Amino acid sequence: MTDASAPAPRAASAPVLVVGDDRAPRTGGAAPGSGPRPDDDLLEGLNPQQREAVTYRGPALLIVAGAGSGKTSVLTRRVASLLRTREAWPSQILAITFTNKAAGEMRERVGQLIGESARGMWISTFHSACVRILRREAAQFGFTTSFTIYDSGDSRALIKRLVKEHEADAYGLTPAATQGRISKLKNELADAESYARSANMSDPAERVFVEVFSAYQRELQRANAFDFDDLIGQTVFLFRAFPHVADVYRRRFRHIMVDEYQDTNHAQYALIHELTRPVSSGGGDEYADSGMMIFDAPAADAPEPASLTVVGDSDQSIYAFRGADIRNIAEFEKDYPGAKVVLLEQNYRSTQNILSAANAVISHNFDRKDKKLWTDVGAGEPIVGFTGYSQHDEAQFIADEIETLHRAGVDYNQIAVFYRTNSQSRALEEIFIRAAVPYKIMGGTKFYERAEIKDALAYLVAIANPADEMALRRIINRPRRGIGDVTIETIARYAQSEQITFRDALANASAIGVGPKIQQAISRLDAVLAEAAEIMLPASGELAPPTAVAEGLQLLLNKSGYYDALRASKDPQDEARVENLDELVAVTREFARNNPEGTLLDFLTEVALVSDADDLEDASGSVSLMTLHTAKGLEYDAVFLTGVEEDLIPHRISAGEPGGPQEERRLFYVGITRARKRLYLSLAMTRAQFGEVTVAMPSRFLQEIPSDLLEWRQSPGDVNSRRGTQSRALNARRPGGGSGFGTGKRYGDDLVPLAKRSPSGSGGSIDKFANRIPAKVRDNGDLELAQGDRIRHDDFGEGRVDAVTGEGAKRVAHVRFDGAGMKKLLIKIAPITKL
DNA sequence: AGGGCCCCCATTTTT
DNA sequence: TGGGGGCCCT
Repeated sequence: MTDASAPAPRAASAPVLVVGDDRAPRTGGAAPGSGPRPDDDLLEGLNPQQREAVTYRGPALLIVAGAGSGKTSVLTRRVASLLRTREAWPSQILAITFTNKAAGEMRERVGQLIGESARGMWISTFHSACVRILRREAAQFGFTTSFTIYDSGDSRALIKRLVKEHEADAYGLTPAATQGRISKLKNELADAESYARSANMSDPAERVFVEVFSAYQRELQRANAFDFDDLIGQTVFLFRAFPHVADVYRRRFRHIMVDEYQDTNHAQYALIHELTRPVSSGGGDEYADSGMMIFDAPAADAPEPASLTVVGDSDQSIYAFRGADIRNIAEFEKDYPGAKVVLLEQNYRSTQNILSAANAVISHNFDRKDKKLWTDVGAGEPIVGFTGYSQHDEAQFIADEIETLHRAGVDYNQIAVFYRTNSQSRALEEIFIRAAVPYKIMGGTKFYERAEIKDALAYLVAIANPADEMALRRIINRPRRGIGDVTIETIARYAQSEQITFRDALANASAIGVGPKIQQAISRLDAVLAEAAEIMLPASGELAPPTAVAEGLQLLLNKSGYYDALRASKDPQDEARVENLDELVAVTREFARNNPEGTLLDFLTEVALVSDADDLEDASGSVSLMTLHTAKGLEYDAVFLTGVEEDLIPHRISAGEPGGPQEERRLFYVGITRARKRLYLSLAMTRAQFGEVTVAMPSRFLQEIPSDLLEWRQSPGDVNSRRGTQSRALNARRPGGGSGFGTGKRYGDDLVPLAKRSPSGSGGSIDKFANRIPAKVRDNGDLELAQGDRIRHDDFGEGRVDAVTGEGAKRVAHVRFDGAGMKKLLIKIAPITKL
């Protein structure tokens, strides 16, 4: 591959956009009649639409990429093609994704296609790209290059303090609500001032909110910090306020690509818009001559605006609740007149049955461009439906089915279970543990949100950005040094009166006006911070060695007494905290290996911007459990979509929100389209929530699936009829796969989907599966079982042990039950007795 | 300053 | 049902 690639253009050579006029679209296929293109091999195996998406050249291109239509492949080949044909230098390409994981994948795949010549591209998230820009330009507007980034926890802590100071809670402003409103406004590029102009300022609650908002912004600036929303918003502000700065980037980025465009919010949209505007200043601008010209991009005079490629699927827009604006993609052609649109509808992931179900469901959303996924791999298995009596019954069915699949040769890590809300995972876990189904919950781990990790990072921030008072306040009494709120305020007042920073105040402990014991504690902290700073940011001006961050962190944790305090504690959790901190130290080492030039600031940036959700596919050998939102972008051979009930999906809260039910339908659609070969839709008739059992109704989405695609192992009708209720109404008719639904009609008996009753139902009597799972996991101690033993199980009745595998607490009995078939049971906790 | 108790509340989440 | 936050008591 690499050999075939064109040599990277030499930096000295003239910066030419090689293949003809880049405004003249060269459409379609494989360059008819003009001999082999240098990117021919990149088009191999692509369908005509995909080829077009790779080869089209013009100012604006929208690739409407249905689920599983090979979007990533197209995008990476498009980038590779631009480089291979020498239409662009790597440095002229900016590719934006939403997650670091997606960015990493893309970088890797482009690298595979064209090798080293891919270096120098910006492939990053919106936030990382903005950080890079802001670091270079921060000095333009009152920040320094060593600014830090507040995550949502940091910003909530700050807002909480401000809400308290302004007594805003008296007006019903909770920290969470305030944070939400501020974030929303920032996503709309509003600031406190502009909001105040449009708000009803005679309302005291509004006035207080505006006060808190502007105080928050002041504090951020004072701390030399940006929150997540600011990273985008302030970059837009920068571009608008300083056109000559924006021009630098407009000249540099000739080709901009944005993935998951349907998820962009207004600020992100505006950012892209700024970057694709014509260069405003004429030739040789003073900015470039002032020694600030950091790019190797050639300074051609007034080049064309950058060409923009966006990829997305409005049917997969599921993040409106956090500001994503579907109009950005829906109105792309209006925003960029003359834009080319390419539709990718051929699906390379799922069977036709699954796609037909997905198409049918999503077609109930009005106001959408029609798009139908299709495949040539054939119908495949029917979709399987199951209705449990309870969530545990539902979970048991899933566990059984997973075992059946596994025995049939499906890897556990090719199986996923989705749910709408996190709380639904509990019942699944309980059953999976008992059934010895190996599983992993995805997206739940929040390593960087643990208190001890945040503390450790606050120590680092305190050194990297001494202006960040929040970080100092966080660590000043951790471990306990006897410095309480009163002392902190005393220090703050002293700092203010002396016109110095909080950090510098710590160096004058004796002058602050606190007792000798506290003075000593402050001085000791000051000394530790100074010592660590000398390691990580040597005052002598020399470069810190790559290991400096790791060393500095260890020094901080040791000499601050943080480690000691945890080790001395008798709280058993503190042991785990030490381990977590060790893990963090390991992360810094890893960082040093990967980034020999990496500074403390680089490390902190990476940590702030890179979540641990990025190692999503670490589930080797386990079934993956996750929310539907987390599932986006992933695919599995077998998918279980659980809790398909009214009030869950669509979620009850969505009913009141404009566009809510439609977004829920898209969420359901996303879930369906994750499945390659097998799809299971399951629900329960009763569900225990908030401590009480409620009766659940089948989701309206179920009946949007044509009945011939769905084979019920146990339909809602079966379950109800055994209870002797509703059976008539249920069996009376089957609503057609139908049209004209989607009004906010309430469900009722007439919406309960019907079922083809399959005789092979796994259920026996109601009592067998009634909600019998005890809250506590039992413990059989070291119950010994051997092949041939007869046992009795609370749910499954009697059976014979076929085999015992595993060791210790993880011993698993493979039992053939007389009534319930083969099961795997974790001997330690299964509700079994030896007979 | 810290521990314990009580009350309230309860989608989805990346950066 | 369960977790987190706030308040009160020691």
